Amino acid sequence: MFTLSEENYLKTIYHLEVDTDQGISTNAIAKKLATKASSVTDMIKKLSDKKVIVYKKYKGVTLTELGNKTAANVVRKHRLWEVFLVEKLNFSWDEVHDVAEQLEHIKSSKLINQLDAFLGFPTHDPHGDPIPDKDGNLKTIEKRLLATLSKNESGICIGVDDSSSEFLQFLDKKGITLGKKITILEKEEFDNSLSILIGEKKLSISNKIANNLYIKAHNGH
Amino acid sequence: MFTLSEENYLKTIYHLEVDTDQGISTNAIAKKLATKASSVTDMIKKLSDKKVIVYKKYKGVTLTELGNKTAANVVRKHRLWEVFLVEKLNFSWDEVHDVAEQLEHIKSSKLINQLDAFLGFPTHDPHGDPIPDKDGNLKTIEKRLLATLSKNESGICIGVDDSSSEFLQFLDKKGITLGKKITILEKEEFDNSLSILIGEKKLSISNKIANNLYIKAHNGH
DNA sequence: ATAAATTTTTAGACAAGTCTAAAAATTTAT
DNA sequence: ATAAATTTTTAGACTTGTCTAAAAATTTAT
Ligand SMILES: [Mn+2]
Ligand SMILES: [Mn+2]
Ligand SMILES: [Mn+2]
Ligand SMILES: [Mn+2]
Repeated sequence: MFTLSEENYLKTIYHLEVDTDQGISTNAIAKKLATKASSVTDMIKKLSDKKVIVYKKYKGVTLTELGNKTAANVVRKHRLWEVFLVEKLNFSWDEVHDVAEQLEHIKSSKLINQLDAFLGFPTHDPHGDPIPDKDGNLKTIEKRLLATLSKNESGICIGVDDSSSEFLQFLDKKGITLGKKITILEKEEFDNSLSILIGEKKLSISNKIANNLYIKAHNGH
Repeated sequence: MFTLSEENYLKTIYHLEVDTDQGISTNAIAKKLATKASSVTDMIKKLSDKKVIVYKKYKGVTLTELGNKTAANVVRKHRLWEVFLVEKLNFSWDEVHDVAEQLEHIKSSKLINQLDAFLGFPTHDPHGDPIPDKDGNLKTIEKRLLATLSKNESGICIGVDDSSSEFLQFLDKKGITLGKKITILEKEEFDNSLSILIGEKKLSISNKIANNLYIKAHNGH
């Protein structure tokens, strides 16, 4: 079994591995966890001893198969709880993260499997992130950042990259929610801002926003 | 805020206070928590500093108003989660305790209040124990141990004293569940065993069982 | 009232997880 | 190739919560 702290380190390494095929550096982990590099060094030893990561000096860490499965299970729990909070307890998508951070560490396989069933085996969490299955596998969907779409292209809004409550509340205010169809009306050269059509509404959004919204390619006419 | 460990101490003191009007001794706490008296002494200092208990040397501890409210809130969470597990996730009443021990420490008032609403504001947990309200108050119901009923008296089975999974599974096997009507057919003098009618069925149960089952007085004809 | 038994506290140690400050190793720049 | 900058590790300390063993205080028995 793993401690809460070990689980958080594993989850962090898991998330960092998505963006790279390199080993994950001590500093990268420290930064993500808002802790000190010296603390990470200590934990790397513990996790190596437990065979969940492999560490090559100065080359960073990699999750072993066991480590990946363990981390994926924490992520699975996190995302299932987020679905529960939104679907059953009327939380909004910007309120769920902190509570899920706690709930993800509850240990009971019956609990999580029954919860999965109770929720109807959801495939994605409220932010559009995929939910790993019992074995830690997740089906990746073809998604693109809104910023990569060209003029007149359209697609369905399926996720966010940044899921901070500030960003999510901003999207709420603009009326941008998952499932909505977005069409690029205009791309401004000088600041890369976009003029888009979402539902019936025309909106102007900055490049920063466009780089945090995921779109499912959609053969729009 | 209180740590997980502090919450467990408070909850223990809360439960022990039900049975007595004396202060709760260091040893009593140690026994209930399966820890050592010296550890309890340390924690008593911390909890006193935090103004949740009052300690009179060699006279034991008492919860302050704040301590009582804090402890009751942990119990409230424990029991609401137990209801959730049984009602929504198909746990049986003997499987819920250990998971609830973990869930009771999740910190989010929105979570617990929404859960309460989602469950339809239940008043009792799956073992018949009352659920404290937001302010820590609970309505006590008039209940008696089955062992105290006389011949021909009857009542409704509303709770258990011992909620170990062994005892609960035993009750399941005998077909004794909360809400059922029980009538005393016979009381044996020599071993205090009972012959009872539960539903349509006649059963013989030992005094030990009768001392762990709560009955709601019922003006049986 | 004194002795015996019990309860509680103290003293010192340990494990987990974290921190700061300094040293060592590695990588990058000149 | 050497120096500079960066990354990582070590050393030592601290906190929380726990433990054992011994000392001290209190209660109970004679
Ligand atoms: Mn976490
Ligand atoms: Mn999420
Ligand atoms: Mn607990
Ligand atoms: Mn219960």
